[in-house]
Amino acid sequence: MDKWILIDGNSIAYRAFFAMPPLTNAAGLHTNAVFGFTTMLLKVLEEQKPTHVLVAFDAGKVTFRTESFAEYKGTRDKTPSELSEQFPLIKEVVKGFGIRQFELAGYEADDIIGTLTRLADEQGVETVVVSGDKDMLQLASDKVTIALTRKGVSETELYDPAAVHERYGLEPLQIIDLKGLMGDTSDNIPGIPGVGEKTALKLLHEFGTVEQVLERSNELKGKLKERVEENKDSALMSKKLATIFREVPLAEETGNFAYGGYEPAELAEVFVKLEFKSLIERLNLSAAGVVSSEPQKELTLLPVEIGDTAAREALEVALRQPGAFYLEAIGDNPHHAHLIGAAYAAEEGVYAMDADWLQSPDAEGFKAWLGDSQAPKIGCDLHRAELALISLGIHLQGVEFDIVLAAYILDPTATDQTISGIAARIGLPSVPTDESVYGKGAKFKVPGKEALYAHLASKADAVRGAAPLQRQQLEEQGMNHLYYELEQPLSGVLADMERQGISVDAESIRQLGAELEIRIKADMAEIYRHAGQEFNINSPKQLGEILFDKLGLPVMKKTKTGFSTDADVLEKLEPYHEIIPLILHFRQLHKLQSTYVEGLLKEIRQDSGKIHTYYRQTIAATGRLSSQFPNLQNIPIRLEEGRKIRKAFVPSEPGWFILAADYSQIELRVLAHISGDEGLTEAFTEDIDVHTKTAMDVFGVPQSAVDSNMRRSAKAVNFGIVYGISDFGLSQNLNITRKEAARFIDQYFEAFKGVRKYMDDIVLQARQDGYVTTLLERRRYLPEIGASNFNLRSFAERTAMNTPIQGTAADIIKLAMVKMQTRLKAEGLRSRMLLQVHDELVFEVHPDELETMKRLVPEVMESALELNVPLKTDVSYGANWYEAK
DNA sequence: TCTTTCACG
DNA sequence: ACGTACGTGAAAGAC
Repeated sequence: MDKWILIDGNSIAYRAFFAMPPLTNAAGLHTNAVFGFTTMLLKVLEEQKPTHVLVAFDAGKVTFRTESFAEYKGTRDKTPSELSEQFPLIKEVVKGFGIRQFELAGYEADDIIGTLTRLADEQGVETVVVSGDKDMLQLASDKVTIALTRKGVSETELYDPAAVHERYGLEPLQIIDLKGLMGDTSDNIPGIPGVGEKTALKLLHEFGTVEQVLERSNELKGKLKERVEENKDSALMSKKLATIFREVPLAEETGNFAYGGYEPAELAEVFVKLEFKSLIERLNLSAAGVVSSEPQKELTLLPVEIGDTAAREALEVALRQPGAFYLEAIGDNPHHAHLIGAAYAAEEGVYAMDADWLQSPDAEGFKAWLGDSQAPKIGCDLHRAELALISLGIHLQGVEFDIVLAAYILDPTATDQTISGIAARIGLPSVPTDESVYGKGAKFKVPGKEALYAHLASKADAVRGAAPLQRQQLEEQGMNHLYYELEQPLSGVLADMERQGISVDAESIRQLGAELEIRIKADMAEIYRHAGQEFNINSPKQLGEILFDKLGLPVMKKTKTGFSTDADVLEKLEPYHEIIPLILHFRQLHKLQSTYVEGLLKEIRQDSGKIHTYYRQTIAATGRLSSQFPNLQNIPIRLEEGRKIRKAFVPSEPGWFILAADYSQIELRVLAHISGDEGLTEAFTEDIDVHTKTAMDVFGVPQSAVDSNMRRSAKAVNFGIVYGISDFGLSQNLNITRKEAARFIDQYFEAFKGVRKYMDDIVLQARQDGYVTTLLERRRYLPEIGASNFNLRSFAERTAMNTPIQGTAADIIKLAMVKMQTRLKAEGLRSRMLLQVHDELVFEVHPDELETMKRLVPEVMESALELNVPLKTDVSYGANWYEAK
């Protein structure tokens, strides 16, 4: 069975160019579009396994379309030179893959593809068209599927005729009519002015084609009728321009684009020139023998075996010299990770040890070194290593530099924070990925000693190579303080908290579970009664069928796969059917049961009755922490039912207290500081309730006139401001129209002019620098800030507004944590810091220290960083986390 | 493995 | 005209 892939080369190149962050090779050649194009190609080849592949390109400016309409594509900006210089490279890549490419003077890529799909239809060949251009949907048929790229280029969405119908309610050929009516600004196709997608779809659903719309325009009313009648010619011409020409005189025989796979050596040559190291790695092209253009220094591997005294002594000497170590701990949860080996990269070579050695008496010297606070250490993910070493009775100390933490500070959004990813970014010799050495999922397997040594050595060597380069980058980017004074020390503080863990009373959770069990069963019975049948309420698919097919409730929102049944939708459906509140209630209880009762019980350690979470310091793009195994940053609080879970979080020693302190309005205080807005600053210096103050200024009323509804709206506006406001988002949140939301926002910015200026300035700054920063110089890159795609750009703009706020708040509490731990130790207190929940710290407190801690905790938190407005905390304590409210 | 839903700040 | 609030992690079902 043949399978054809037809790729719209120009469209994909454009998409790739705008979707990918800038990228150049050493010669200064831009390569981002080439890279995006290549990853798309690889993915399609892998997924579709085609027998024939062809990439079509536009040829020249003049086509039969410009002959009939000179302005066609007339408004399009000139292709940026950064992109046009990449076309020859893309063609080289295509050639390197051994894929046929084709262009024909006077025709565009779409026409070539359209003609080939006609052949595919005639001959009954399965075909996939890859493009970023919605116009292509007109080609969809039984045999022909259109793969449209979405966000980026390597992800695509497949459209067969049913999917086109699903999305637009149109047959594929009517896509042409759609364009005829609405036009296309990017191609300068006029359409009918004032008619956009909404109106065009409405017209087509009623009349079917452009011709019918024009013929029966007397059935239309008002402005729309006028516009249609005035622009009949324009509509017809637009339809003609949007019609893909499917009779291009192709001399092509289909055999000419048969695809037989690529020659590794040829592809490797192109990739080397482009410096696509990750792709060379991924395709294992180094084996093709072409890649060793720069002679790679062989690693000197120095295995340390049990009983080999000379090797052990050499290692112990090396440990006192500069070097870098790597510790391999297998498993996601570092508290239960399994040590399988270690390596130390020194001047003379890389020492490598396996698990047996680590557990033998030979390792005593190495272990002592790990615990020696006077022995400086350079390593990789030492926070994780520190936890993994607990089982060996080792308390890791003397951490000086961690390449994963540094990589996160240098670029928190980099997707690959593994050693091989870091090595690739920084330009070191490539390091095999863990997946390539260990396999993944069920196939995971630790290889034999030799392969393991080689892998660990390669990693330790990369750590040794990366550290000085990263230190230099941190220095250059003014991030020394952030790294050495904040993140690095915090890593140890987090490990302390995690090692300590928090005591959880299993019995009280079980009891809550038993109560929930009864109520869940009762809800289920009621729901089945209303539905008239039993079904899986947890299945969005089955629930959707019951609600919307069987009970005929109105569909509010759809997801990619069917009906949406989220809480937002259900709340709107409440008036329609008695089953709805039951489902909401069931969902709430079931969530508590599965995630919190059962989930937490699984995490309580039998021996100690404690839960030890794992804070991840290198995940969140804004600088926040995240928490896993289990997540203790999302324990219920908003609803009383769930809040009860907190009663199970108790002190680990009798008579002690749980004390919690949270920052009050830290994000809005940060905003007041960085924007310098007068009104907002005043709210905090005068200690007025900030939402009330916002309501007063937005609605222009005195404090006495602010009712709870006004305050609620003002609160939502404040949230919106912090998130990077959009009228749509606010309207969703408050369940009001977009217009009303827009008015609120206008009034807000009128009242808080300093905030408006900050929002405008930060977006400009992001556009100029390509990144935004927090008060402590934490940086987040926003490559999409200049995207031409509205969605991508808007998202980047909101992120530019939000990240300095959320990130600075994260900086502040992290500072407080480091200082807090120092103070607890310096003052010889027995109380311990246990948890962090973004703006809250939780402690267990010795009764004798209660008064001290009630004073010390807020003092440290409020003075963590001096702003132009005061920082404020609320402190409370009790016998458990619930009581500390 | 991906998608949907929902818990938190 | 575009189709959205910012940042996370876990459970369950669908594929």
